[in-house]
Amino acid sequence: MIAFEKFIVDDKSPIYMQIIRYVERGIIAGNIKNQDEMPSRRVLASLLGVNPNTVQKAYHMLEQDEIIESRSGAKSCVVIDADKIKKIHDKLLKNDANSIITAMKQMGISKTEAIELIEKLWE
Amino acid sequence: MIAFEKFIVDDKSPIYMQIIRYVERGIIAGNIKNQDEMPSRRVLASLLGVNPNTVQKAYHMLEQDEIIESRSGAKSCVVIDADKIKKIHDKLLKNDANSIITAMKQMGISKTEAIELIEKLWE
Amino acid sequence: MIAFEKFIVDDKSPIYMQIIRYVERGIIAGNIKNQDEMPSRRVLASLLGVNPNTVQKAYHMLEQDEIIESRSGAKSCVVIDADKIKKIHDKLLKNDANSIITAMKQMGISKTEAIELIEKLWE
Amino acid sequence: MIAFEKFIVDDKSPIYMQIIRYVERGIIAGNIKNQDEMPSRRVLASLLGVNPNTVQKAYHMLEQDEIIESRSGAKSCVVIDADKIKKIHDKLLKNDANSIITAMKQMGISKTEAIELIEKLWE
DNA sequence: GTGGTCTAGACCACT
DNA sequence: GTGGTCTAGACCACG
Repeated sequence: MIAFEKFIVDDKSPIYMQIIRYVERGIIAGNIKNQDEMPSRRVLASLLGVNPNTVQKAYHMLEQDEIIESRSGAKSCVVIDADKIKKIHDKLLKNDANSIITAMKQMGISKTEAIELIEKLWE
Repeated sequence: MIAFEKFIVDDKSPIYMQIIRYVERGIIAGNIKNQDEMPSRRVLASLLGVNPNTVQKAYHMLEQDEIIESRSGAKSCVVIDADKIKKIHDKLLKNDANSIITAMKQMGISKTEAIELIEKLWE
Repeated sequence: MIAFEKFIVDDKSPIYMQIIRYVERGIIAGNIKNQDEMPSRRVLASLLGVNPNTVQKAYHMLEQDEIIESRSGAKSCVVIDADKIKKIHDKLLKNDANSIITAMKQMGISKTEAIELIEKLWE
Repeated sequence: MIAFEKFIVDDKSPIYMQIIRYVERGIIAGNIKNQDEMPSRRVLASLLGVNPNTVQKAYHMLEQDEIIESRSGAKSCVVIDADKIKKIHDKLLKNDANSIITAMKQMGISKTEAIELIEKLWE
């Protein structure tokens, strides 16, 4: 079973999107692999402290993106290949890096300061 | 008059919150100073391509946070001191840096790789 | 053994309720009589092409309504008297007739047209 | 504005489907015409005593069936032509008549008895 | 005011 | 237990 922890740091976007991103990031990190079983709606919902329906929405969209497969009565299952992983990788990295860089620029922070800040807070 | 540009970097959160963050970031950057005049609701709305009501909501919340003050007519004015700036600074930087760091960690990227990535994408 | 056929005419309501109604209608028609043996859950489930749990739920509610009784083993038995039959009769007929009448009225069909329609479609 | 009354007689099917059928029946009856304005989500919801979201779901499906058109900020509007009306007419009549006839048959009621019943209850 | 979306809780059918 | 659906309430953006 996939380990879900260190979750929900971004309280701005809808929860179901955060779940989607979390799964996508886990795939990139290699923690979530092809044929892995996803935790059930209820399990993940109680783990994250949200409603099962919210998890269901995330799973449903992951299914539409052909990242997982759901069957009634059975666990949801990860279905990915190298090609999909690469696409997810590119999408996430582009989004994440760009948004932080734009934020930093808007705050008038230089590249050097940004890097220092990240080094300091990485811990 | 404050310059509003390079807006809408974050399409996830409510627009009125993005406007609030934009103002807060401008304050940290030093582009927005005490006693500066905010653009009118109509002007900013057309500049950002959103509904005046949405700008109104952002201004209203900025008022409640005592960052701007509505004066006679439609003009609003920035009212901040060093203490408020510091608070905003800490809040924003902490949020932004933490969210990027968490994202990177979730993707299994090391600190060194993260810094390299930011250097490369900073342009 | 009670004959179960021509089932699933109403795909809107929960299946277990359709089973209940089916039994109730059979009672009114006189096809299901006091002390008749109900088919076992497994048998009826496979006959209707539904899950045994669904049949189980219908039987359970029929028990609570005191229309059937579970005896030793898996067999259930119909337990009704004239009074219960009358109650069921009134409930069902009122519901069914009213719903068709209301539907017809909403469609602006006159009583005469409605009767003609039923005669034509009765086959 | 379309008049909504004598509603919800069929408590078996989902509410949003009942609303859809109600609108479709009104179209057949000629009470709802092309270019008519639908009541707003909130108005109809409070009229029917249901949640605005339930009405929204019905409207959304009516939109997908190209029976109404919705635009954000504006009222929803009926968009039908003779061809659509005929299709709806055939669908509804077939469903309604068949379901009542099947129910009657299951209850062992003859055609004559069924017609008598309808005549008696029509009032 | 309008419609659109997100979150939530309860229920259903199925393994 | 599993996933799927319906109903509900609050919030958002728009006119």
